[in-house]
Amino acid sequence: MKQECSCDQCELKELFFQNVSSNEIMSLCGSRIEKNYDKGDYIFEQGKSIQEFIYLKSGLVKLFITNADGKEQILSFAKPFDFVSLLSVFSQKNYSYSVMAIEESTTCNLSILDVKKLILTNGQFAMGILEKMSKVSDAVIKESLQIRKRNLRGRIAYVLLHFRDDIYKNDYFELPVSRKEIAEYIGMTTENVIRALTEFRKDGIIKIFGKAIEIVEYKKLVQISEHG
Amino acid sequence: MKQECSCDQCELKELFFQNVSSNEIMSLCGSRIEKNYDKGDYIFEQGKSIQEFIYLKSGLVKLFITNADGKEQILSFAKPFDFVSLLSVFSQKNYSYSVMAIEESTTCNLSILDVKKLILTNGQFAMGILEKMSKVSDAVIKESLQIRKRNLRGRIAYVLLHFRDDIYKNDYFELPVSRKEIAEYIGMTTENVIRALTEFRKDGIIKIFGKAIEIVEYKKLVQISEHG
DNA sequence: ATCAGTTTATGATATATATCAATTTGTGAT
DNA sequence: ATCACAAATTGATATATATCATAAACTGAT
Repeated sequence: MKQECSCDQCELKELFFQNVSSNEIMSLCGSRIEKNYDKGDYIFEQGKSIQEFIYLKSGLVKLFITNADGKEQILSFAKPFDFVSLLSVFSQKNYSYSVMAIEESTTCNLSILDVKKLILTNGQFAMGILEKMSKVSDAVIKESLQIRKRNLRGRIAYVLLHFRDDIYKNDYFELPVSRKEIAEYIGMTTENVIRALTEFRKDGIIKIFGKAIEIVEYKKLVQISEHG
Repeated sequence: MKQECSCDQCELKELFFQNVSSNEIMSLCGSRIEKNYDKGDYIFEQGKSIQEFIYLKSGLVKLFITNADGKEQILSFAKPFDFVSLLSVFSQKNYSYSVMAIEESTTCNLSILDVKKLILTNGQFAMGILEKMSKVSDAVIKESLQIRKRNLRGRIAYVLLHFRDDIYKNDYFELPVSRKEIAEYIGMTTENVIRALTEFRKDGIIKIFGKAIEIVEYKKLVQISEHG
């Protein structure tokens, strides 16, 4: 009797394994591990050896680099379907950045060797990974340029819209990050992040309840994001 | 008698085609086109359809995005072995950035369809492309973070060292870009780029002869790059 | 050789952002 | 409930960078 593999039901299967046969999935399934993380847990840490191919099933994470002086620079926030460990997984022995859960998260981890084996033997799978990787790195690079061209207010507006449009799809949401982390993401100081948020609040563009944000004047926020 | 294919002698063959058989090379060779570009020529333009897989055989190019307001943001400078058209080639129909020669350059262009066919049938080749792509996008992302964490002087020092260490490997070199382009690369104004260069000159760290730069105090430049 | 346009350069000033200091609010551990 | 510590907030001030104006030097086309 054939062993049942839970990957058959994985909602990511269509995307990730669209071109992998049942047999191949069965073989991957053996080494597959699912892991749960609380807010604040490291999923992996900069400098550690890359052993697994990891993708995010649920939750929200931040990718960041820790500089020599201990300061953190946030590269990007990633949600499910954004393959967390994709960047540099095929070119480096060790992680060049860290990934931390900023909401309760679940990952599915495969042995990197198994994934490489599959790439070598299954062209469709290789092409799927290439496409995904191309998309992910493209997005990270574009995001960085988008942020760079804006001033403080524009950057804050951009970040709020990013959470509203891409992540929570709702005018009301809980910020999954501290003001300090927003600062690390947009490359400005914590104080100025707070000041910009306060300005938006005073102008009636948003409401603030601690970590919770309500976007009141969506169009104004878009305008600030686009024209400062 | 077997037709001779010039790819056999291509200096990039080892890197790029290390895992491609003679027969496969022969097949690619048919559609392969070599193109020459003068300084200032577009190699491809943002928005245009992606039809070719392009890599740089010789010369130097800049990758940049043109914003809605006509301003340019330079993503990166690429030299041979950095595959120019790698980013987004597998995930998008149209180029999301432009590439222009900033020195006389030669590219080798393959049909994107042929490359995709090869990925599907040759696992080793697919893996090679994945590794290369991983490296390239990693480098672009890291570069962007490196620049972001520095102030004006640090950014200029970083750029000068980039040209000196990675591109020309010589204390004396001709800047392949205008002051304005440096500004577009580091995200500051042209005037401030000029001012920083003038400061370095006055401090005896570099000599300036128009476009030519001589690095006199290499160690000081490294220090400025690292600690502002 | 000349002209027009761009690049480089410099100074004065305005503006944006960082830094420093002090206070309040929120949070987790005991 | 309390304590210790991190996060959020606000104000005053310093600093860095942008903007505006002007001019010299360079470049390409005629």
